[in-house]
Amino acid sequence: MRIATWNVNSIRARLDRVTDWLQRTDVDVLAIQETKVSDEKFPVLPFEAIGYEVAHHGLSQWNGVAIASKVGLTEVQTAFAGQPKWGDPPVAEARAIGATCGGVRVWSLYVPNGRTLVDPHYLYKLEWLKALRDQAESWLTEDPAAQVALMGDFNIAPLDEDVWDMSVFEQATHVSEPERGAFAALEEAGFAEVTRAHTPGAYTYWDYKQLRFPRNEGMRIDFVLASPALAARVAGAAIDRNERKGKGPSDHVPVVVELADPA
DNA sequence: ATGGTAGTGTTACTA
Repeated sequence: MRIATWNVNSIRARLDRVTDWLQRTDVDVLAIQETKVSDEKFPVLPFEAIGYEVAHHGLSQWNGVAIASKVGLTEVQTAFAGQPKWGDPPVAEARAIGATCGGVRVWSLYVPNGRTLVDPHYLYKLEWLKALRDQAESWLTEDPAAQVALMGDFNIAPLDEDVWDMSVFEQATHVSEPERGAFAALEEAGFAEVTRAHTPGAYTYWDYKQLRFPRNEGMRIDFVLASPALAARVAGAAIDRNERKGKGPSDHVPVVVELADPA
């Protein structure tokens, strides 16, 4: 089985690219972020036409997360328990959706950006990650053998090598100690990042501006964190850099994980 | 030349 995550930066703008990619790669489960659409406008039919069920959670033109699966899609959950709220009135933004697909509990996650180190969004981001950690830890406490994949755009570059030039990121988000600590806390809760070891030196995101992609000035901010039972099945991973090329790409590319059959 | 792109209840905000 193959699972993947992709921040598409608008599913309507990227529909043909995403469905073409699914057909070409035959990925079984795709966690999608930044669909930028409300539920009623999500293009369900094009996914069904190529054999995928879809669960989507979108409240407005912002955020939006989905899971497309051709190996089953049950127990759909929008937001995780304790997910921090934002705005006035406060709501749990459309940044998390979970579903069980082919025996794996898949979460499509779009972690808040943070904006700047002094923005209220930065504290919201840290609270959001802490709440995710606490919840994810409880899933493993309930069932240590659970197969859980936390996949998505974490908006964190955990290592210096995950950005092209650390001097550009002085006093910037994505690389700060508290953000990296929040990411490490997820790993300490029992979730192993399973893509890095198979994709050394790769980026998953390049800004649209300033010729970042042609210059390969990118960031690794999209990850797959696997529970112990799932991590034991990981047979490989890939980052599909080609999807940043051509006409109308997202600024992120797909991250794919190959899973061996369960023991 | 002090910006630079791309997406979205259009046009101000988000990344």
